[in-house]
Amino acid sequence: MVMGRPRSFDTDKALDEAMEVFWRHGYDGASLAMLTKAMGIKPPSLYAAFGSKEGLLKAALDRYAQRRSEHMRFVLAGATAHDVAERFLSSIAESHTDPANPPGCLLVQGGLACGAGSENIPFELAARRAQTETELRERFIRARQDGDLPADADPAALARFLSTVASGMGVLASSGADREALREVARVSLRAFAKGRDA
Amino acid sequence: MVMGRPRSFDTDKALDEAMEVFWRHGYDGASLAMLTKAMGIKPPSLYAAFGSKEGLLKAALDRYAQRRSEHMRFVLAGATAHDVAERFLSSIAESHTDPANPPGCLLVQGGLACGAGSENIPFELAARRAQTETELRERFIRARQDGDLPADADPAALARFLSTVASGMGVLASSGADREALREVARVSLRAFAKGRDA
DNA sequence: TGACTTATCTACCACTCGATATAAAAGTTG
DNA sequence: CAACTTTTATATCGAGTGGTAGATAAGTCA
Repeated sequence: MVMGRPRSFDTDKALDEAMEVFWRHGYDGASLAMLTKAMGIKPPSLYAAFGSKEGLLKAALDRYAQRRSEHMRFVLAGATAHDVAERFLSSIAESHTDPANPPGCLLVQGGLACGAGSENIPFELAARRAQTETELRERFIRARQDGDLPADADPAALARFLSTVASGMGVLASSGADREALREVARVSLRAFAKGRDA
Repeated sequence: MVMGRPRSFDTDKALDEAMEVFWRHGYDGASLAMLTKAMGIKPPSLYAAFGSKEGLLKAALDRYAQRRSEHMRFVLAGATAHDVAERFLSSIAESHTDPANPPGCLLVQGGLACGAGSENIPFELAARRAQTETELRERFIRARQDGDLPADADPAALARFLSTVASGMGVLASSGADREALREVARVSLRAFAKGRDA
């Protein structure tokens, strides 16, 4: 056991609350007052545990990535490239309209543009979005090796397309679109992966 | 002629500068200090001319819409649905990576999520994004009437798809993607509009 | 028990936020 | 010219910002 007074709040629960605030209001729009109230702690506890507002965001992003990693494992386990794309877009349609969370994607809502003193937040979010694209690209490279995608297919372009549609669906969901609307976008997007085409 | 001391700055030029600040930093991230410095005026002049920070944003959005309306006129004049989609996505790829402006789309960068006191900004931006989708939908309805789209095509779904890809391209561009990357996304997206398919 | 370590709370820091009161400046009109 | 109207700059408002100092509370260890 470690010495000293034990922490009186659950770090993960607090992070979930912080995540929701960042998700709903963005980094700049999330004030310390909002965050501490949602987390049920006072500023000194927040700073002792996470170092800074930016540190809190990064911890929340880590937790967000952890949550989504199981979804991605399922997505990447699809048998074919078309299967992977279908699983990916369906998963996005569901998660971005999950009533348990704010609408949209934390990696988009969190802050595409920030004010002075938060200039690196958009980079941080972009880097995390890029990771999903990388996972898809590598899966599609493998699909081409397997002969599942034709030799002249462009795995990078396909991955970027899916990642872009996912971001767009985040924007769409954040403006109030319902789940069926996102599913419809997913359905149309999938045509770019139709069997027998040059992808 | 009107009485009183004449305005010493050009309203449209000032709006262009304000637009750039909102574009780069978002509504919450754009402080009055940034805005007044970029516009070359002092706060009282800003408030006399635009009423409030929100009023300034709306004026900048009006100007943004005006700029893009000519592009949309060209887009909607495409001969076929496929033509319209191609023109639309190409236009987006160019404009979202135009070095004369901040990367991405003002209607996305401006603020998907805002803090307390700015809750209506995301709605305002969403309403303006929706207008483009409406224009595309109406064009595709006409295309179906003309027999250009098959009878079982879904103009609303196609328009929403394009609008979603455009938002996604805005996110992509804002994270530093170059013009060729956006063109590639446009190219893949167009497969959903391939001739002879159910769209 | 009492020394030690860590967390928590109250209160507050310097600063920035959006917005404005006031008065001087710059023009038109008689 | 003087009367009038509008815009300008200076200086500042109260509220809220992210962040912290100092004291106290709550646990472990000897």
